Amino acid sequence: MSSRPSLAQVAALSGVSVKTASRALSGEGYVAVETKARVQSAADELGYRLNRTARELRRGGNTSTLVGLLSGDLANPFYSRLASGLERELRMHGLQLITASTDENPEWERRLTDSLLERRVRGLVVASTMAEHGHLAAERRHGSPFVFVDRPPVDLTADAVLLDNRGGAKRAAEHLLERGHRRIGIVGDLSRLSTHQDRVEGFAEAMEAAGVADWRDYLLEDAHDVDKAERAVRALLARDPAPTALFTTNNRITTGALRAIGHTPFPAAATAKDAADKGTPAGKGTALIGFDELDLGDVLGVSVIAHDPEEMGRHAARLLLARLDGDDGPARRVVLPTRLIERSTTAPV
Amino acid sequence: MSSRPSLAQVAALSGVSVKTASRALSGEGYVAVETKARVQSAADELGYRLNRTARELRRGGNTSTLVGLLSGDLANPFYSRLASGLERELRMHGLQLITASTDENPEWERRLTDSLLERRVRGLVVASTMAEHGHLAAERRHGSPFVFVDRPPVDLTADAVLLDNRGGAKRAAEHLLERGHRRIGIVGDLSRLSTHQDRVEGFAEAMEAAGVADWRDYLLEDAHDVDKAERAVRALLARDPAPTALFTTNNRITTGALRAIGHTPFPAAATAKDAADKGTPAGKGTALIGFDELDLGDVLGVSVIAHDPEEMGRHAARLLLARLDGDDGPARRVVLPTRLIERSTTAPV
DNA sequence: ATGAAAGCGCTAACAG
DNA sequence: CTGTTAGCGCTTTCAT
Repeated sequence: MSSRPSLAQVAALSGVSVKTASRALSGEGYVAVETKARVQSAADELGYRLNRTARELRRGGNTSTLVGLLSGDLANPFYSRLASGLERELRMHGLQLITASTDENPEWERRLTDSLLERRVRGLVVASTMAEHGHLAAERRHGSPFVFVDRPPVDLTADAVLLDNRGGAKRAAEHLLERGHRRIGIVGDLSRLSTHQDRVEGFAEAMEAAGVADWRDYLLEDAHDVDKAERAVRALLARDPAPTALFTTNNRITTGALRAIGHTPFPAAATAKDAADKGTPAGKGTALIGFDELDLGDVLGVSVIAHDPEEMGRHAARLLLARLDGDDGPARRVVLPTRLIERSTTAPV
Repeated sequence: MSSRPSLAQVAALSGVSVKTASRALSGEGYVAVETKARVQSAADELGYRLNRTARELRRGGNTSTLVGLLSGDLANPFYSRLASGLERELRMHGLQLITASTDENPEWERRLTDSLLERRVRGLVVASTMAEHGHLAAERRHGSPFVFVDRPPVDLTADAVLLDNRGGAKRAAEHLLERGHRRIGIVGDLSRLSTHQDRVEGFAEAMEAAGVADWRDYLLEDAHDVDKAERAVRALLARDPAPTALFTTNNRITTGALRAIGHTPFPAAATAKDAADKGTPAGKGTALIGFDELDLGDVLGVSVIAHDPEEMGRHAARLLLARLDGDDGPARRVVLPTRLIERSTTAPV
């Protein structure tokens, strides 16, 4: 548990100055091959390893290779896929990702943001759970680019990569309406989140255009985890009259809904060919469409409004990289499309 | 885009020495309340933010609050749930997680490990894809604790949190054998991974104990992604005679298998009560059991050998924290249990 | 209660 | 090609 060797020790062992050792190891050049070899072997012998934080300190503010990501919880596939896409793209440019989960707690988010900024991250990607972001205005002036993902900044202009929540939700509602449904239950996440509000709005737009004025009677909100969602769906289905269809506004809620309405055993299917033949429609069960694709959505036959979280991460990385590259144009806002995938849970009756 | 204010600037603005400013802001004490307030307001005015890396440099080696995680790919729920459990536990102790994905590429892993060590992470949690780890021996002497997760260290003694792969796979095979199956296909991940090998071994043990000598005829390996797995399963089912059951050795392979054999539409189920009544057995389709729980495994009715990735992360955190706390006892090895969850894909005929 | 000086490990700037 | 000096932003002495 001896402490780590410094460059000075390597220099001493190889009988050169610290600067020469530095040059030899960082490949700066202008070092005799023979000297370089001597320094290298001394470094190996001591188990020397560059102290990157010291280097960054000396080189000045903007040399860190760290990018921070603030998101809800990595266990949610939406966030982990976002993180995956982001990390992959950053890595191609020599940057590393440091993640922090807020659990949708604004207080935690604030604290974690501070912590990442103290670490002098090169930039910050944030799926924010806070109501406003004015406090970050000062940071931007000090040169830390922010990219907002999934949810837009409030009281702050900054780059953002968002989803077409409103359009996607509207499409979901229209799809159910086309199938003849009128009593459509809608179960949503935390009501304070803009994504939730946008999805409800899009839904409302379609419902009202179709002349369904009392859609709010079947709206349930703040179902933030799978269990709450399952209970909410059960409650909704126990109403009289019960809804004939459901729109669940994110992956966890859809999962909860499937537990409530769809806990059916795996149907027998001897081979792939057999399976293909079994394309029976959903019949008269409760129809369902969810926002967000699910891992086994295709196997289960769940209709969804799909989009690509990895792509969102890649886009965020690209916006950030452009800023780091000196782009000081106006804030950009990228809105990623969603697409309806019709599967058996909304098959025509 | 002005550069960040330093403590010296805060000190200058408030008319005190750098050290006093430091004391005031870091809450060290021994500062007049009035002075402290003055420094604080100067800091606010300038938008001062502590440079944590400078602090850590001055305070000496072991003060970083960063812990590194090396894993395959965050998009895989196994890794993201591991990361989630790990991060949550670390956060409770003031530590932050920095993640790096290796994509199961040993060369990348080596490079990323170096990078994390250069950043002077406090410790490293690694789901390694490398064949041996002797090169890390030197690091441990310099005081960087390693915790191996999912896969054990080779040529190195270090703490590890592993799964009972052998026992779980054996249980899976026994379960299928109990259901009367003899021709059981087994589809595995990269053959060089120890987890894969252990699972095949456990499977083999049960098969041979049951007198099925030619089980290897139905073994397919290196199905590392969902598409490859799907093709492998199709190939297996096209054999003559075809296997009557499948054991898929991880979550991605199980997903591929479900796509190959189970692409059946969602069955109609009006209410939860209805659904409960529909408990028909799997019938004469190909039976299936997978290693790793799936997100919608219960809804789909897929039998699995389940375990808890989050718990693995928490355990890893605890081992690491103990080391950071000075524990220098012998290397610990925690083996987490698996459990069989019987669902409809292996229901009795 | 406050300050001056030194130094963490490294590299930029300027010699030679 | 190599070395010296200075300093990144902070905190640890050690004074006062």
